[in-house]
Amino acid sequence: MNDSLKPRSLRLDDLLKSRSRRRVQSEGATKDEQVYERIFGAIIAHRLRPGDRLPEDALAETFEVSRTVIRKVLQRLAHERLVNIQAKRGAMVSKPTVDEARNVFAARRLIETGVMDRVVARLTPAALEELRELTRAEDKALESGNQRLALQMSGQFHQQLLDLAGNEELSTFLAQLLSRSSLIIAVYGPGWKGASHCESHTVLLNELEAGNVDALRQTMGQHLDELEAALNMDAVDADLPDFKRIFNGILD
Amino acid sequence: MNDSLKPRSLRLDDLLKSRSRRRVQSEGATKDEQVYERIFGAIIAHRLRPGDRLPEDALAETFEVSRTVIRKVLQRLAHERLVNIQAKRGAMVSKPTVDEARNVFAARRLIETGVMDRVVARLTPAALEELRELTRAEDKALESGNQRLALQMSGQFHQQLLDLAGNEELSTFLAQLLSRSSLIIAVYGPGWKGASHCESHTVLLNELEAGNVDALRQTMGQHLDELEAALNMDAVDADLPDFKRIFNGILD
DNA sequence: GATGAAAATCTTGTATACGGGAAATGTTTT
DNA sequence: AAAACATTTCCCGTATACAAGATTTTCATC
Repeated sequence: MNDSLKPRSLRLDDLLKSRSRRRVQSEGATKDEQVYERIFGAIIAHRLRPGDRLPEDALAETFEVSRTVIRKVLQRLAHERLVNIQAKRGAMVSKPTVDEARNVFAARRLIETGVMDRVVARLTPAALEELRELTRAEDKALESGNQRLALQMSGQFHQQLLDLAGNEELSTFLAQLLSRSSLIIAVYGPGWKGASHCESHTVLLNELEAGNVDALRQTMGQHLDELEAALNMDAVDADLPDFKRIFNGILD
Repeated sequence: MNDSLKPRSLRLDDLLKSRSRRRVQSEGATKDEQVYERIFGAIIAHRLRPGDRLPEDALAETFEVSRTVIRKVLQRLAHERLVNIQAKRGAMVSKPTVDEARNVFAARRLIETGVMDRVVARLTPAALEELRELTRAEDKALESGNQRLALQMSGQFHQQLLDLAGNEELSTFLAQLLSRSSLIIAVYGPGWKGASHCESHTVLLNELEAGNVDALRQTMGQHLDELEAALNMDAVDADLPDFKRIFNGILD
């Protein structure tokens, strides 16, 4: 395939679509695909927040399909860990625990630093330009105060960077980790500023162009560390107040 | 033999169960779980071979459940990439391509070598003994000519080794890669001898006990290279003859 | 005998009905 | 008034019916 030669359309629609287009199976324009896209998009964009319940009936009515379709979509989202299904109790948007969050970032560090040699080896000028375009878009989104969009562009950046490694399996896995990262940020990054990323991304691109694998690994690892550190995972995690800590004071 | 003396029950049932027990969601004893276990097991054990069709009606009749249940199971297997679903055309056991196979092994190398530091750091004597027990079981299976069982024990070995890293997300991903490895061997390893593994596994365990991370990474990478090299992926891959290569000769 | 079109058959996609478990509400009892 | 129990309601799990697409078979034609 010679995608590397043709300058791909870089409009916003395409950028966002291409991410959600990562499919598991049939590409047919079936109903469940459309419903999946809508719900997936709502979760990623934090319009559905972790803990929100997802009753089959209500969703079926909303999208004017039967529960059959909704169930299929929810099961898929559950497999991708964006939704949590409890038997006989229904589905809700997943609420990552602190451990889960740390594991996700650890996995990202391992993978995103580990494939840098392949990325450098397979990099094309066109791909580099595409990545630069993405950082520009992210930068613009940040300047205009559109945090949500900036976050999506950031995810897209990491995704396309890893796609360069040419390993479909790893790309799919990272896609899952990225969407879960979005959930994690929804929970642990309330007043989150994506300020430092864009610079990091630019640094990454410069090192990528220079072809310095070791520096890339170093920078990427640091970048992910910063991302994780910017979250406040000490915050209360559970639905209920943390009674243990509250009543471990003088009065008890 | 007297199993009662062993620290943990290490009977075959437990060893095999624990692998397939890796679940995505609810642990309830629902129907689809049972059906899933049966079909999953049949695929892993190569009783269902890549390319075999999986019609919903026939399966529903076999397991005495409705198509609803079968569909749910097939969708889950499809998400795990063990089954391929084509719209309006039904499901079949996945038939990994050569590229897919190489990607799976590349991903395994990255992960299984990458977490060795964590594994060494978190290793316990009990876990080490469990791993030794697994290699013994694998060895015994090989000696008695039970290739199929040996393969499962080998997978179990890799799984438990990685589980020591304590990263649930990576463990789940590896579980998927391991079951897909089984499919790959079904396609590209017809006269496959698992001879060299057990020794490799023993070497790994010795290095693990010594706590030498670098040596472990080296050995594990080599081990996976050997596994991949033992496959004959030059063999004809597609159902149809490779017309491109055939007609790229002088005559065309 | 081979080719192509039309019909029949098979299989999946979707909707809907019914049964059952869990939570919520209301009632009774202490 | 509070707690325990009964009932109601809501929602999910499963089965089944019908519609639609894909494949195979059949048949006419060259």
